[in-house]
Amino acid sequence: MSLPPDVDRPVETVERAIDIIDYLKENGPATIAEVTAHLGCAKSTAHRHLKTLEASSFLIEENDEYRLGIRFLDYGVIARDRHTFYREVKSKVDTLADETDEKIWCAVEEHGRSVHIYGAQGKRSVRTYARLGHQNYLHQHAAGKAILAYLPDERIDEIVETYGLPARTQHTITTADELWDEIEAIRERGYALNIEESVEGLHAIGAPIKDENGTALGAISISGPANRLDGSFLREELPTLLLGTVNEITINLAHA
Amino acid sequence: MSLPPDVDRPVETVERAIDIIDYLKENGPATIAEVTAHLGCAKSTAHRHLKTLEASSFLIEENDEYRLGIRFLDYGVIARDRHTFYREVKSKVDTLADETDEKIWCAVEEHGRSVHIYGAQGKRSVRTYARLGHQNYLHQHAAGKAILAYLPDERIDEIVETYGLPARTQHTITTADELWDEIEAIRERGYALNIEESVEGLHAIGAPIKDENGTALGAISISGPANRLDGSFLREELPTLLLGTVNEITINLAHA
DNA sequence: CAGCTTGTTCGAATAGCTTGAACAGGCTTT
DNA sequence: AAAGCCTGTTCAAGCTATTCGAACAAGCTG
Repeated sequence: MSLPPDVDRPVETVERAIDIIDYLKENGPATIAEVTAHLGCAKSTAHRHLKTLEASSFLIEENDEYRLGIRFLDYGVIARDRHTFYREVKSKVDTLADETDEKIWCAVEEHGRSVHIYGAQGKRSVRTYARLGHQNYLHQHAAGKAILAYLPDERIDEIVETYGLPARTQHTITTADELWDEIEAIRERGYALNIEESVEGLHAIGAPIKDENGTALGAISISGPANRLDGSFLREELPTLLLGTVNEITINLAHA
Repeated sequence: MSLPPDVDRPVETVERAIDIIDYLKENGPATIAEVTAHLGCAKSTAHRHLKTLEASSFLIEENDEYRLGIRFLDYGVIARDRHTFYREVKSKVDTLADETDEKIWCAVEEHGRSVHIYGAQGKRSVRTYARLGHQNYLHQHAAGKAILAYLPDERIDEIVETYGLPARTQHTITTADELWDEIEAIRERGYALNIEESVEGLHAIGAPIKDENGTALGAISISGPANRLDGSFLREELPTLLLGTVNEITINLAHA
C-alpha cells in the first residue's frame, strides 16, 4: 500500500543491481561493455554484479549477452496467486470475456499505480498497449479510475502529487479539477468510463472491487473499439453486466 | 545457456537482497523481525534492505509485512515475450489445447532446468503441480526429457552432474544408465513419454522445438490422466498431432 | 601474425555496509 | 492512566567488502 518510500540511506549496491535489471528490461539483452557504460563504473564491477545475478538465474548469459531470466515469471506468478482475490476474479473474468467477446482486464493498485494481474480475451477483443504486469497511471484508464475513485481522498491527493497527471491521448484527464469532477461522477454511477483517454479509438468501462470498508482492492474493465462500445451498450448493458460480476466477487470475498 | 556460474567473489550485499526476496517467495509475507531472524543480521540492516527493495516496488509493505510486488510479473512477461519462439508457439499451443481438450505446456531450458513459459488448458485438462514460471528438473517430465535428448551429450553429462536425478514418484528416472537408454529411445522416436514419472496417474508426451543445428530450444507437452492418455491414442494419435505442430513451428522459426 | 576486441582475475584503497544502541509510536496490561 | 512491551526507524563509528584500474587470457578481424 501507500507510495514507494523515500529511503534515507538506501543500500546503494542493491540499487546498482536493480539499475542493471531495469536497464536490461528497457533495452533488451546487453553485453558487459554496454552495462558498464550505462552504470558509469569499472568493467570489473559490472562483471561481478552480472555474475552474481546470473548465479541466482535472475539473469541468463547467452552469446556474450545478458538478458532477464524467465525466473522472474515465477516470482510474479507467486505474487499474483497470493493476492486475496486473484483466484476469485480469474474465473469471473473468463466468463465475462465469453459473454461479451471483448477484452477484459483485472488490475490491482500497488504504490499508487495500477498493475494488470490478469487479462482474458473474447473472440473479437482488440490488442492494445496493455500488457500483463505492466504498471499504469491510475488516471489514464477505466480500471485505474475506478480504483482511484474508491480510495480515501487524502490518498488520491498524495498520488496525484507524486505522479502528476501525464497525458496519453488528447482526451486524458490532465488537471486535478477535471479529475475530481470525474471521481464525483464515478462515485455516483458506481463505475468509470474511459473515452479514448488511453488509446485513440478505444472505449472501456471499469468497476472497483471493494473490501469491507468500501476501499478499492482492484478493478475489472471491459474494453473495445469505440464504434462497438458506444451508446446504450456502453452506458447501460455493459455496466449492468460488469456491476453484476463485481458484486458477485465482492460477496464471495466477504465470506472467504 | 550453460549452468549457473560459480562466482569467485560475488557481491555479497546483492546476495543478501536476493536472499530476502527468496525468503518472501518461499514463506509468504513477513515482518522485519522475521526477515532479520532469517538473515541473522542486525534489525537496521534488514530494514535498510527492505526499504531499498520497496523503493523499486519489488517489495510492497502491507500491514507491517513485506510481500513480493506484482512488479515481478512485468519483468517475467517481458523476458518471456522476448524469447525467440514464444509468440510463434503461443497460438499453436492454444490450437492444440482446443483440438485435444487436454493440458498443453510449453517449456524452455535455462541453466540446465526447464521453465514453463506458457500453458493452455483444454476443456477436460487436469490441474497438477505444474505452474507458469516454475523451474523443473529436465529428467522429471515429458517436455524436459524432450529438451534433454536434443542437447549435446557433454551438456547432458554436465546437467546430470550438477543437479543429480532426484525422484518425484517411484517411476522417475534416477540413474544415469536409465536416462541414457531413455534418451536413445527419444532420439529414435522423436518424442518423449512421461509415464507417471512426475505425478502418479498422469501421462504425457513431449516433443522438442529445435534450432537450425538440431539443438533443442524448448519443448511442448500434452498431459492428461493415465486412463485417457494410453494405448494407441498416447503412442500414435497424439504423437502425430504433436509432431505436426512442432514441425510447423520449427519451419516458421527457420524463416523468421 | 599483429592488433583489436571481448571477458576475467587480482591486490590495494576507501567508500559505504553493518552493527548496536537509542528514539518514537502504537498496543496491551496492570 | 501509566507502565511495559512490542513494533519500525534513526544515527555515529568501525571495519568489512565494494570498487577501481591494471594486467591477463582468449577469440576475431584485418
